[in-house]
Amino acid sequence: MMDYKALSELLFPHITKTPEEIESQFPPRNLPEGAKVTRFAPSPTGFVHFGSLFPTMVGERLAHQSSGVFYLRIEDTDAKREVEGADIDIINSYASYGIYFDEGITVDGEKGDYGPYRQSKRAEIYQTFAKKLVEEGKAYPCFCTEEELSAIREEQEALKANPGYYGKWAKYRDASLETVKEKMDAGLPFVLRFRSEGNIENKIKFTDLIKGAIEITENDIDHVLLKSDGIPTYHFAHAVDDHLMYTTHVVRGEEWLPSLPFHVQLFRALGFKIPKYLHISQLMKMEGGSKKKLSKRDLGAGLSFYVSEGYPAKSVKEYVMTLLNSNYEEWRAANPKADMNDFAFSIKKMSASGSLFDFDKLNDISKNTIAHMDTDEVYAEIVKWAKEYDTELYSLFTSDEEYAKKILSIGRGTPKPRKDLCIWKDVKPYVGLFYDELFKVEADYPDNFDKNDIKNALSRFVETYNENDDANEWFAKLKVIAEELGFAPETKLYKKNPDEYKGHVGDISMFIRIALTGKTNSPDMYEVMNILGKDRSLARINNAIANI
RNA sequence: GGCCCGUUGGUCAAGCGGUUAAGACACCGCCCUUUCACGGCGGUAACGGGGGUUCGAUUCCCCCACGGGUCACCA
Repeated sequence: MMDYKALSELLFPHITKTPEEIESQFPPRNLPEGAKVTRFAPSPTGFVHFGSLFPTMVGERLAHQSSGVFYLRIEDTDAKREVEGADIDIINSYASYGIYFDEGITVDGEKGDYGPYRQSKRAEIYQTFAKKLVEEGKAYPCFCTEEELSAIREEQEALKANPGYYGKWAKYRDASLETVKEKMDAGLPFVLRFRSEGNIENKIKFTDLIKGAIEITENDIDHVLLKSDGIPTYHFAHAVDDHLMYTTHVVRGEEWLPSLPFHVQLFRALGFKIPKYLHISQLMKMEGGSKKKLSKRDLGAGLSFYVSEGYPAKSVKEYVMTLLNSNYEEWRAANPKADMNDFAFSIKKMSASGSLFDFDKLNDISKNTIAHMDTDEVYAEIVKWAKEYDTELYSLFTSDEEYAKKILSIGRGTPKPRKDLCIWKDVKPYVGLFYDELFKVEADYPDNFDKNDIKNALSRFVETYNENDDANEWFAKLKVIAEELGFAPETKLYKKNPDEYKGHVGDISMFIRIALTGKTNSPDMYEVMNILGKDRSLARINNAIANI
């Protein structure tokens, strides 16, 4: 019989605390009944993935909707992959999306009573629990080198055996105390492995809050708990941290589902209560006719893409919500102005299957989102975006705020607001006609009209223009001009007898529109002229006359 | 390959034993209209296949196919 106590002392002589002492440092959270504790636990590898918005938003909603706690834990257990400053980047990225953490890592340290929240600072805690596992015979050191491990794998492949470090392949599973001592004296590095009692003939039953009842084969692999540097793998850190931090609901991607049997095993071995799990399906994209995981190199994979394109954070969150809860869209249609957080988020309405990223849908949602913002909000958002991504637009908008807001007010606040803007990159082409610096004639006059008619129409318009006219009077004058030049004053008249007219009042409008805006499409011209003012409007038209 | 998850129109999806199988996006057509952006009306388009259970399966069970995930001292 192995002396596990001796082994644990041999392995962890520096660990003097007991798990109980650690536990006593972190008393249960004092939260109302039903409050959920969730976390976002990224590894700081330097790239905030769009897909991470899904579990994050779910965790945030679950916690804050139940008066619970949503915290940020940094899983920096892999020094090799760590990117400097990635944690700050994560915090800032989410902050720009209006997602804040109640506790955990912050830009200048951390807050909360359940830290440290950086796994690299928790080595002693993990090792304390690891020592206990060793003491109980549930974990053991393994001195296998990389070469030995790949030799095992090759042999397994040749024998068509399941790959992995388990059962008879687990070389150090039953190594004697003497052997361990010998290796350690020789200064050989070791990892700490879990001694799995699982059998792949058995299934464990489990309920995932999204997937429902699932049955998975037991784990029989002796997974690594502590790496040779004494830092835990994800699995071990997950068990220890989520236990000590009282996480009630673990929200993570479904790629973790296969390791669930191991996690269940680990929690049981440690005597921890198993949290509730939500494994959310992965976001996919269509490529070559089949679904693919949205990978790092894909357009739109990084959160920063949406920021630089000028998608309002609101739009992106709105889109994610429609994918996350199937009744969200319906709710939004009924409550176009309501705050997203007023929606009753429900786990039951989450889909078990993965969805495909759809730019068309995002764009549509973004148009609606922007259309329902008020002028001040749109202005503020544009300025914020332009400051970083379009300095020309920024200076134009900030040098005359009132003027910019007038432009943005066109059609805003009405029951059927215009939907010209989808992303902030659309702003410049849309507002260009209002700024002489940006104005350019992009459209040609239709060539089925006599140039003199066009000139005359423009001249007559300038002659008869009165800035005090209301919208009706303004348009009535166009009709008069139309008739004078032999154009139909009503489109319908023209359609009835196209041979009797050179064109119709709409054509006259188009001449003016092109002269005034340089484009064949624009918001309502009467409003455009009011914003531009009489002098600039007429100057443009006179200029156009001269150039025809 | 083993294990696991998933499968309703092009996409997101409602449905939870009996429905003319919702709705949204996209697409097409018509209407409204001085252009555009809206808005209104309409249209094309779906339960992967095979077995069961049942009076009756999109819905429950099994098998298969397909799609995805996972099998590291990465998370």
